[in-house]
Amino acid sequence: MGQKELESFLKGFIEKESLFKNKKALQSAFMPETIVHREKEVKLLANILAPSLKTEKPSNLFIYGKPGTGKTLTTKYITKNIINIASQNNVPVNLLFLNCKLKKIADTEYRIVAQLARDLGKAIPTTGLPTEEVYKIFFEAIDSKSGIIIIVLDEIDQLVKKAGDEILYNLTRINEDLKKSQICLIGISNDLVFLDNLDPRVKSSLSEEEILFAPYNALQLQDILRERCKVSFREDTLEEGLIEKCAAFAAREHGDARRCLELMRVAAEIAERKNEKNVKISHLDEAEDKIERDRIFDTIMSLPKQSQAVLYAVMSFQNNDEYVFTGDVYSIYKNICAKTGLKPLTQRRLSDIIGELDMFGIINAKVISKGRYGRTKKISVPMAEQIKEKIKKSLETAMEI
DNA sequence: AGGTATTCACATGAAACTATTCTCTGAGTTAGG
DNA sequence: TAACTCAGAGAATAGTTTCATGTGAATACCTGT
Repeated sequence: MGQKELESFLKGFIEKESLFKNKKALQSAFMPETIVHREKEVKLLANILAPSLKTEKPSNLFIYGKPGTGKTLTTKYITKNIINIASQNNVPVNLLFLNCKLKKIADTEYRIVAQLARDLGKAIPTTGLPTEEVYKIFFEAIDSKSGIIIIVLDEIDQLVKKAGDEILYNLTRINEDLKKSQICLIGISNDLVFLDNLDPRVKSSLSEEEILFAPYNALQLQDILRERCKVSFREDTLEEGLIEKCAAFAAREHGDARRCLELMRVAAEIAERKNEKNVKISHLDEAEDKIERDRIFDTIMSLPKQSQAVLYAVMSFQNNDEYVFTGDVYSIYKNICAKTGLKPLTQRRLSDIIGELDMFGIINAKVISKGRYGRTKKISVPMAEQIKEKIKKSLETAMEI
């Protein structure tokens, strides 16, 4: 592209009418005015949390449901409203919202408590203090406040998986020692059986109330999507039946609303890039492809080097044959290691890595018996040749071959 | 022909080892009294 | 003297290796016809 051409393209880009009016409405962090199809849950939640407005401690609450069912959104919505009302009426209610999945911020006991204390305005060093000390600071911070403190722990299952349930036990017990204030705990989890693996004491106190968020069905997804699209697109940008199709796609995959919105957004982006005036159903298909491709690409690129090397080995053998066996992969893998200076792992480990790649859905690995010639895994890569080449190239640069 | 035994090439498990990350302790430092 | 920092000890954890055992069916080897 020459200088002139580029200039006119960029100028055109500014002048061009975008399909989007407000792209944010299709992003997962967006907070809509009203929450569609969660009336029952909203009401229930409001009922449970309302006592905080009278400075009475609400029951601890455990919320669970599959991803993309509006758990976080609904909770944020309610708590935000409660805080608003509370401040209007001068009722002391505090909110601490913590997503436990954020690495380096909230995935160990120390970090959680430290982060909570920081949210209350205390300065805590990242390391150096005994955990107990941090608890003490946190406790003092709380005790200096009065009224109700609502603590929301999002993706609480991740936390317990990494750091155990001791924190939860301590947090539920802390109320006994507080004089002026009370803590109300809300745990949000994607994992439906999470509660069962919990210490019974924690379990009973955390789940004084439970709310299950069921997946949306296709019709509900349509409504949600329609609502958001109204905000985010100009009129008449969507082809007839597009919303229905998009909802149907997502409903097929466990009714995940986040997916549904993403699908629509990506489809529209594709349409826009193609300079089309409407988003068409064909764009949806492309979007589904693209999302899946991106997902695979992302997982591959965030894999550890060893796994990448194994994957590369699998893919290099793929050229002529449909499938490879573990032994073949291992010998190629060792060559690759020699070339890149990577320390080769044992075949035992390689076998596990192949299993992991299979779990991720990047490759297919099936155990078969070749009779007299042993037992092994039959490995294939279910990808279009083009994409495979692209991934191979990226892996080569990533591993500096 | 039909049945049994063998054998291959890994799979799968468990325990031991290692490197890394966290947490905690005590020494040293700083600042205020 | 109390509070704060920070390096290093010790504990927890994740990633691997080592050792041991298991596995499904194509083939080799019988056995009796």
